[in-house]
Amino acid sequence: MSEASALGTSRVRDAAPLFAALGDRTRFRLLMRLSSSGPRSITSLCARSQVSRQAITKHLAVLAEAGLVRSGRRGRERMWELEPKRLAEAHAYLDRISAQWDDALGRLSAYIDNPPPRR
Amino acid sequence: MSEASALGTSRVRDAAPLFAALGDRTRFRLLMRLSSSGPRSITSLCARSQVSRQAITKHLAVLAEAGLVRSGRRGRERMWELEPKRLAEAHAYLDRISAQWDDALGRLSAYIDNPPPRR
DNA sequence: CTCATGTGCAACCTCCGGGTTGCATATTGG
DNA sequence: CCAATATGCAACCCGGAGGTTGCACATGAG
Repeated sequence: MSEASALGTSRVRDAAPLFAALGDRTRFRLLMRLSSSGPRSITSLCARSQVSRQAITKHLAVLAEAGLVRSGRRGRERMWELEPKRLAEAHAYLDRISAQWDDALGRLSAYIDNPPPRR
Repeated sequence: MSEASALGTSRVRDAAPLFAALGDRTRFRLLMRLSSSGPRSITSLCARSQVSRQAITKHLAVLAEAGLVRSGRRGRERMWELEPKRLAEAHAYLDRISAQWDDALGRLSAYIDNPPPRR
């Protein structure tokens, strides 16, 4: 059974915060940098960033809260890395919506462009 | 060529607003209701909702702005329906990140749990 | 040991997102 | 035609998100 089908309706509560974490420009760029360059420290991530280090720190905290990244200490540095599982869950949420919609369309078939007569 | 690979790096700008639209509890529930029941009118969507009709209207506007839904007039009603293409794009963004991460890990292999000696 | 580097913490500011209320406007059933 | 239904629009409120600055604290290089 895929992870997608393992997402119960009750877990929909978790979806919004997850996507909200993805829904910020700065955070999304952080994820992109992290995913393309592998684990990095905060200062390393700040390198060419427009915002301050504290801002980056806060965003990383948000991403961590959403389960999208995790961190570990290495000496005086803190290394951050992606958490692919959570991404997969986001994936599953989208799949669920798509599937439901396809199902609904199967029952109703094009509506706006081809309105059925009102009863 | 899949839609995923058609997403250029420049389009990353569009990703954040898209996920931001998904990242609100009320909006996400709206999408769920829409996707599972097919096209509906605003008042229909307000039925068992906790928030006011205007709130719903605003949320639908946000979703429309993000390209996730579209609407059409039918008499005095306005019917709203899902826009699966945009969902697929969100999908693609997530895929891109996952793929990049896998690639990066392929180069570096587990870091935090198995730190390489510092140079 | 000592200093430079890498983070953590906290206070503070501003702006906008999510909600509400009130009123105006269009359509349609009869 | 007329009232009830379905939306649209605008003003207003409030709390929290995103950002900054300033300072404290830990740790590794030399």
